[in-house]
Amino acid sequence: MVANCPEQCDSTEQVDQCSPEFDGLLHVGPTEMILEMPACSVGSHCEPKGAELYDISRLDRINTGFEPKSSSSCQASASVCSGIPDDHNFKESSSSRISLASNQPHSTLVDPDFVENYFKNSRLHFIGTWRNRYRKRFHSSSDGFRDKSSCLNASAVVHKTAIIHVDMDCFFVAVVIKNHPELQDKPVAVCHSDSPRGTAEISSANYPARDYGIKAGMFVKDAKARCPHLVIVHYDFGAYEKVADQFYDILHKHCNKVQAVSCDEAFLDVTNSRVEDPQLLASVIRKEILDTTGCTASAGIAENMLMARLATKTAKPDGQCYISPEKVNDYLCELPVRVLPGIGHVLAEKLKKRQIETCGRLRVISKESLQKEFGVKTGDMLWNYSRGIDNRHVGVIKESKSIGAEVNWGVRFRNTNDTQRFLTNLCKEVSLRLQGCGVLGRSFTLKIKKRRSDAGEPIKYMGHGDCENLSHSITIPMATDELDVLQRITTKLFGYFQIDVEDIRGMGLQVSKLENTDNVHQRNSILSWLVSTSTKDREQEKFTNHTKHNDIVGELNCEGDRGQLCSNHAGPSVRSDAGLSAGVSGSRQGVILPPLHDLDVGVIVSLPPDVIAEINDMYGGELTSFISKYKSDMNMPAMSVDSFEGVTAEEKECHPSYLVQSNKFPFDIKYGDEETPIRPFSAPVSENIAVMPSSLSQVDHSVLQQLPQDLREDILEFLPAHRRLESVPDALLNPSENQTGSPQFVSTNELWVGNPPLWVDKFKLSCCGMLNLFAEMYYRSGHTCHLSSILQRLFCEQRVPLDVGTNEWDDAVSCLCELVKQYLELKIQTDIEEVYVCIRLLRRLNERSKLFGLVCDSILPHLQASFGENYGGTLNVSSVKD
DNA sequence: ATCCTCCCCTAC
DNA sequence: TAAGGTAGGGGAGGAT
Ligand SMILES: Nc1ccn([C@H]2C[C@H](O)[C@@H](COP(=O)(O)OP(=O)(O)OP(=O)(O)O)O2)c(=O)n1
Ligand SMILES: [Mg+2]
Ligand SMILES: [Mg+2]
Repeated sequence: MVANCPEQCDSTEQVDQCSPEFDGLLHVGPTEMILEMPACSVGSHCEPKGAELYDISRLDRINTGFEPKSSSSCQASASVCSGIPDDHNFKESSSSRISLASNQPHSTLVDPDFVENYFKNSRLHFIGTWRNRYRKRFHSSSDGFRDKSSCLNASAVVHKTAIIHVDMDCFFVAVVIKNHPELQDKPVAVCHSDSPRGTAEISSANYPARDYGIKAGMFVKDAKARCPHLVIVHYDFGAYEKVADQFYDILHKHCNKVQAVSCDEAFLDVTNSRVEDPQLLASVIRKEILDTTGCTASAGIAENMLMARLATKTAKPDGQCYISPEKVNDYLCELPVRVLPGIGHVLAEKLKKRQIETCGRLRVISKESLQKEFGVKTGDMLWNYSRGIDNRHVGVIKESKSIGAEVNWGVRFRNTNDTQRFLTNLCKEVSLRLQGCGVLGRSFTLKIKKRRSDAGEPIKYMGHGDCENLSHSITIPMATDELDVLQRITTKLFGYFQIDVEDIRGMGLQVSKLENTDNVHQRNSILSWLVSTSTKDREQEKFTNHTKHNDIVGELNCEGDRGQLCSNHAGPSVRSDAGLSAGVSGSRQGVILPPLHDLDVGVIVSLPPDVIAEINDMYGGELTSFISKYKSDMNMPAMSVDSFEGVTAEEKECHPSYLVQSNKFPFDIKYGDEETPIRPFSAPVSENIAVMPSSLSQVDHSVLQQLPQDLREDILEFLPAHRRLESVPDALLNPSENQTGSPQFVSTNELWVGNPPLWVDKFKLSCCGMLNLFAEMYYRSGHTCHLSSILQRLFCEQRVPLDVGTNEWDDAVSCLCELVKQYLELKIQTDIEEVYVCIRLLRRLNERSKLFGLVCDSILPHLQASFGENYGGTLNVSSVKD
């Protein structure tokens, strides 16, 4: 039927066997299938050509861990290499890096670079991260299918869908032994250990080994028990990567609809292929894979992805199989349900309990019944799959929704130093992966495997054994990929766990709510919030009119609004309804420094030398002399914001300071009543939220006096640098004195009166203080900014977690801390001193919030009193079996 | 209904 | 001795 492939494969002969006869179900075995292969082609021309071939780490920082040297490391233990002649070039990359000195040489207790070394040697890490490397390597070519090239003969006939599924045979073994013909017929497996008592896992076993019942995932001791002469070979991740690349190069060459499944497996939609016969195409592809890689692949051909995948199983090893539509029913009838993709041991077990072990039996159950029992989608899947129905389409890999790293092996800790070091390394890994993928994340989940109280040392060496799975998560307002932010977050999250570190058997950090790095500055920077009045008004409308806020995100910020942000005449910091037109000038690139004479020398000189130096640089070195001049004059510049000098009446009337002064400041906001208090951050978004005291100077002194000594000292430390607060220290230092020389605006805001528990005050101080500082900062920055609109953004976009179960204090601080970070990124030098003060205060407060886990004991009762036993809602406990 | 969050399950 | 990761699908249950 098929004589020749059109192109380079004229040696292909497998033809006849491939015709869809024989009841439409064809299994072409190796002997029939394989063409005469020059003996040398298996062994000779696919040698690793050099180290650079292994350097997959350059593709992407994701692959930390598969660098050339380690990737093919054949470790020192001679016995492990038993199957391989010593003089063979295979061991050129051998290196012995393992110290056998210690008690537990492969635990977090001993190795400071444990995470890195672990990932270098983890097969699951390799296959788990492969997809991202593929994404990167074939990004341009797989970015949507190009139909034109695939439809060369589409004008003629509308073909029936034809799917090919290709999968390499015993991939990890095949790649390693491809140059060792003497091993081809022996039972061979890839494993870290060759010990007959070892608990290392078999990664892949070749087909001779499978005859002994050896399977991937099995302990090597069990494999050896079944087959004592089983040959164990080492991993060679660099070689796997290289063969996978060759594999996909070939697939892409023959088909433009390729869906990668894994490093050794893909679906092809060959409906519109130039090659009319999918079976011929499959054989051509398989031959080319063998010629190029020296490894065999099997293929399944069918009308849909499900049947193609099942056909591959039948085809293996080194064969191909076509399942015609007529044969689908017969094929499935006796097929164990467990074989269907998507049915794992849990689902299979549930079905078995209902006497359902084959697809034929499954078909008897009604769809409704299946959906009721297993859920709508799963029920649908079971019903369809048992009939060979699969409506999925071959498609490109979608952009990733989450990125994470975890280690559940070799994890043993003695103290929090150990855990901190480990978490830092985990953060490093995750940060690099985020950067490698060009994304930032907003949601972070820390997972911990905790040894069950009744579980002893695991059977598996350095394994996790029987564990509870615990997790906490948090969402921050500003997406990040930065190591230090990640560390703060993980430290905080870790604090939520109440756990004896010695019980920890594994930890992982997962990041979701990913945003593209390229788009983030446009979308999320503070700059983007300082949009022109007209845009802002439009958005305000949206916020009030829409109940679904998320829709708005994408529409924010026309490019035209950017770069027209800054105003030298500030509008009010706090007023949600002000329709002030902002004079606008300046842009992110061209930040205009305030004139030297606008700087408050009193503030400047109170800054640390390095910051002064920095500002001095900004002014081309003129600042120093300016300061000297002022010092000699002994006349401080009088330009105070609060004096409202040189400010238009309109602006003045909007300024919070003025509003307070003239008793127009709406202090009467209430956060619920006494019986049902509403926390500030969970209060409904309204103007009131923005109506806070306009600066820390409004804080009621009696409240300040209540604060713990160390917190007061912190505040004191910052006060001198802030003009508005210059008069406060006296009151703080002399709490008994009445408030002469008190700040300009002493609040009667009820938020600050009364005598609530101390932690509440700290919380309020941090929230209100930060908001106030922000209001002030914006005012001084010369930007028009409606604080309420910022807050609305934060709340409406749900960038601040409002759920009970997260610590509001932490949330407020981390939220605002991120804001300040963004603010700093803008490098608005106008207000560097305020920013500096904010940063330091935030940092201190944030450090406190990190302590949450430690002070948990004192706070928890309050939280529980407020929120009931549900507090800790983010603490999720579930179980995992060994 | 449709969303979101916190899990478990699955595949390689 | 030994490297039990990774990411998407989807169910349960609550909020809207
Ligand atoms: N539990 C597992 C499953 C797979 N793998 C690795 C080794 C395999 O070689 C590779 C590909 O997985 P396959 O399921 O395709 O298995 P093989 O290619 O080894 O065998 P087969 O011929 O059945 O495809 O992934 C692994 O390390 N551990
Ligand atoms: Mg395979
Ligand atoms: Mg596979």
